[in-house]
Amino acid sequence: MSTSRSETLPGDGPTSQTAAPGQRTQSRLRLAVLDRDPGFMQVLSKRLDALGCEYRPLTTPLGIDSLVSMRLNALVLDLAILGPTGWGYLEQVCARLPGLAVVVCTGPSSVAQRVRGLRLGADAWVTKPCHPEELICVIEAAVRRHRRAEMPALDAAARFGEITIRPDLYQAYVNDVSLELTAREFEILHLLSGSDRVLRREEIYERVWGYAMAHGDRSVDVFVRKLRQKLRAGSPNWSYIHTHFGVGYRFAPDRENDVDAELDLLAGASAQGQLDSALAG
Amino acid sequence: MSTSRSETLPGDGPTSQTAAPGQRTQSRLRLAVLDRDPGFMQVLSKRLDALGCEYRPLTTPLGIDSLVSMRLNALVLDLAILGPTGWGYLEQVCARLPGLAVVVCTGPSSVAQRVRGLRLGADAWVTKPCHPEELICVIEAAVRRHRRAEMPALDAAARFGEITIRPDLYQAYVNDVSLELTAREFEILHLLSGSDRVLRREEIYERVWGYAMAHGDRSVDVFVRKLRQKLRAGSPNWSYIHTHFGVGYRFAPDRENDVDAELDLLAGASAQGQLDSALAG
DNA sequence: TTTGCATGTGAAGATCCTGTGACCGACCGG
DNA sequence: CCGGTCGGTCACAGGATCTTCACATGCAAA
Repeated sequence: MSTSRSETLPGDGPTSQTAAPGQRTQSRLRLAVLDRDPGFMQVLSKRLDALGCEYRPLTTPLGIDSLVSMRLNALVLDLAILGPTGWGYLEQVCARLPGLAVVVCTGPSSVAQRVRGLRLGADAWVTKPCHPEELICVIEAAVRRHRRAEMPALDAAARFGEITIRPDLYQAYVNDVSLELTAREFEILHLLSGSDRVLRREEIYERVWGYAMAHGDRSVDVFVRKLRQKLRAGSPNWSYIHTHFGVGYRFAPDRENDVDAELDLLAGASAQGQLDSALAG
Repeated sequence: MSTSRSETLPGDGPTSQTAAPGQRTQSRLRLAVLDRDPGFMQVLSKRLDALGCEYRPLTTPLGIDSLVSMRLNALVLDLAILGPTGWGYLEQVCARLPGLAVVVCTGPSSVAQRVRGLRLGADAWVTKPCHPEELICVIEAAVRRHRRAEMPALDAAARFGEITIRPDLYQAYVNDVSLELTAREFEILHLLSGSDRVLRREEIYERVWGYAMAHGDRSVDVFVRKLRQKLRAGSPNWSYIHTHFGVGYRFAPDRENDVDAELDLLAGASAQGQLDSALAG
């Protein structure tokens, strides 16, 4: 434990302690339910629909390969309908699909049975009758765990105008050339580019720094300036970050009919004097 | 833990023992139990001892930082002894230690309470009184989900630049010559090489060590240094691990346009003077 | 137009991050 | 008991980055 650091910054964190931009978008749950209780299925499906889950009711156990091809996040099954072969099935499913959350939801059972099921690889055991909401929470908890164990595949790359934002590399590019943004610069650009509305300075500061902005802090302004500088260097005749006076900043890639381009065009000509006067006026 | 595995999966034993991709280094479970029921604690501790777990009984909630420094795999807590503040505590713990398996083990509760607990990030909810064996299985299931991570294609050797990574042998080679990586070094290299994005130190630490990284821990840096040293020794003119300032590390085999190579190429030519001047300028 | 703020800009110091070598304890085989 | 290896910590140095400040510029209301 580094004494100096913990002493100086009790609540503060390094750059990205809270700013982790990953796992924000939780894709929809894909699950299959293997059960034969019509009432149970009906109540459950109603809740799942309300949550926007993609679920598939099953009444007979599918082969492992079929399960694989379904790309499920979770499987809920009632061991009772499988009989004695249920244990083997459970074991195979858990062994072959380690990324799948398996929840056993079945009637009254003994401790030994529950222990056996969990040891075979089930992630949770819920005893029927149960409240559908609770079952769903258990499923979500299991899926959450599995997701966390996976490589959080960060957001896909996005293009805006001439620049490409790569969250996986913490960097922005123009024609595969890095803009050499620092971590904080990238975070601000990423944040701005992810929202098309005006963001107030306080919002930006809080989301990037992780705590409230002190009154009069100009850090956001300074970083926006650095960002604009690098963006302009890599992608002239475009403006990406727009100031809204008295409010904040907004990201929007705009092609500019800018003077610079014409300057470049006319640079070789003998129009320097005209240009100078144009700039002065 | 090892007991259960050998019992349940006769054919799976060798796989999970030898091929474990990282984080199997620590076979023993490290957990803390926050409870005040002497009988419960006694029975549980007996079972945990028998399993060879390192467990720490607690009667008062520890600060988050203390929990981090304990390097736990799992936390069992009775929400009842925390009173109304328990929810906030649970939420904070789950938020700050995403890699920690959290099991709530408490007395009778309502569906709403259980739903709330699970939604706040708990991995499982066990109602007391409960059989210690079942509780332990639930804990193991939660921890297993976190540990049993990725890499289905364990045994697939992979080449990156000049090096070959052999997960089956827990070693990396250059032209069939071992780099003599230690276990930890290999785990980090394997993890990095399996992802082409930037990995933050916290991610690396959590995946390799299996628990949350304490604030200011430099272990990852030190191992990366050792890795680079050995990689450089075996494969000069290549760089594999790139630093992303303020973020973390990224694996990408890059041939370096280093001066030595060009010197070798141009050695016979009469271009030495040009090179020298180029280097000077 | 003038005035009062809000924002852009540049630079300098403070601060933080990372590379590095040295060191220490645990573990293991002899 | 001893030497070796390995994992992990610490302190230092150099460099990269961040913050702050002073000043210039621009906007909007009076």
